[in-house]
Amino acid sequence: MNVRTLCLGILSFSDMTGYDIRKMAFEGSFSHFCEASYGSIYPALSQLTNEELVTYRDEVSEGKPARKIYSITEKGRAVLLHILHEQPGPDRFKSEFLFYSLFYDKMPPSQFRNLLNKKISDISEKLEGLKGALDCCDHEPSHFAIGYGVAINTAVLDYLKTQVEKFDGEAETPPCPPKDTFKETSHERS
Amino acid sequence: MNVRTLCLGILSFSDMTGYDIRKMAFEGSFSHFCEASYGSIYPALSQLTNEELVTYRDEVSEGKPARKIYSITEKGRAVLLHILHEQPGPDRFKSEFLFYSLFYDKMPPSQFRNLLNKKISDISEKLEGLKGALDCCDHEPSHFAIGYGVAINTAVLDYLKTQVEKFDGEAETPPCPPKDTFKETSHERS
DNA sequence: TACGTCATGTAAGTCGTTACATGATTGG
DNA sequence: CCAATCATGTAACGACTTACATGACGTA
Repeated sequence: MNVRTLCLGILSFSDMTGYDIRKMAFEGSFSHFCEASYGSIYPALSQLTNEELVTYRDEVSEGKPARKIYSITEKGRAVLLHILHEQPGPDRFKSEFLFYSLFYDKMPPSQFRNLLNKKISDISEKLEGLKGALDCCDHEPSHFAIGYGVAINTAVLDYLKTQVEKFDGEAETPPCPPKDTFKETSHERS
Repeated sequence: MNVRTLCLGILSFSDMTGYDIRKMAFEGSFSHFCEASYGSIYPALSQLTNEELVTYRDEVSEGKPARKIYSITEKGRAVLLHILHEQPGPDRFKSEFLFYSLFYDKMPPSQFRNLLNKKISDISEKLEGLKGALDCCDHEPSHFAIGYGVAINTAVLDYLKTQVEKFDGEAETPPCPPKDTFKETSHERS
């Protein structure tokens, strides 16, 4: 799905700025199955505006940058519904990590173990995020989509944890301290 | 990872034509974590040849199209090893299906149930393929990578199967015969 | 004062897909 | 004979990313 459709979909939930859309598609609860950067979002929004699928109102408040708050139009909703009627394209999963793993027998053992550990902590972190989103989400369809992400990441984490044991036996485990390096959240809001 | 690196990696396992590489990256045991089409593979191979990371020999045998069989060079292996030393980029998962699912409450119930059923049969098929590859594979790293795919797809399948029940209760299930509709090998013509 | 966040946007460039062009062979 | 498979390649196009340009405000 292209960025135009993505914007249309996100705006169908609530009015938003381009900045906000990028956040949702990059860090928010959409981010586990899509991505978009400013360079694609802003042009997409202009185009959608030209086609009258969205409109915007300028908001100029004191002490804040001027912002354009986009809303989907009726026409936009109709187009979105129409798009949803087509068959969705196939899911795509791209993993540089898995590509690397094909050559683990050609790397020093510690190198691959580090990759595994890094992966495990990345997935753990992502999984925590998804689980958090799952709890504080009452929109059923989002629940479904986030649950899907939770299912995948849980499975991957389990798989990696069973696999890492196989490699831990092979030699000593020297350089893998990044475990709690990112976990620094002890002072959430002081 | 770009197509150049992908070709280099695949050729590190065995000599192959561009056609074969595309098959591996599209249908073979690489296809669950990468993709590449002719339009990117052939230019990549030319480029790699210019850089002397691969070479090819022409094979002109009776009754077959002429083909270029590519081999990785020593220099190519060195470059590959060097690339593997860098941190792999993050995995990316793109799902149009999940995007669609966010709007299931805005579709007719049968539409989403069809999507679910389609998804379930697609994943089942893919899972069978992966499991088959897992059994007849003695290369350990490939085993790891395929096992990863099996883990993901098993989890997704389980998730979808539990979810589909929730939607099955809501209305009767009329149009989902596409099981063997694609399998149509018989062509009745005059 | 300097950095981080909010906020919008453009231009250049990368990367890859789709569709096309070509042609031989095999099997039903 | 027709379709599928094997086989190579190019050109046009599309989609997105990166980096840049701009600027105001809050806070440490």
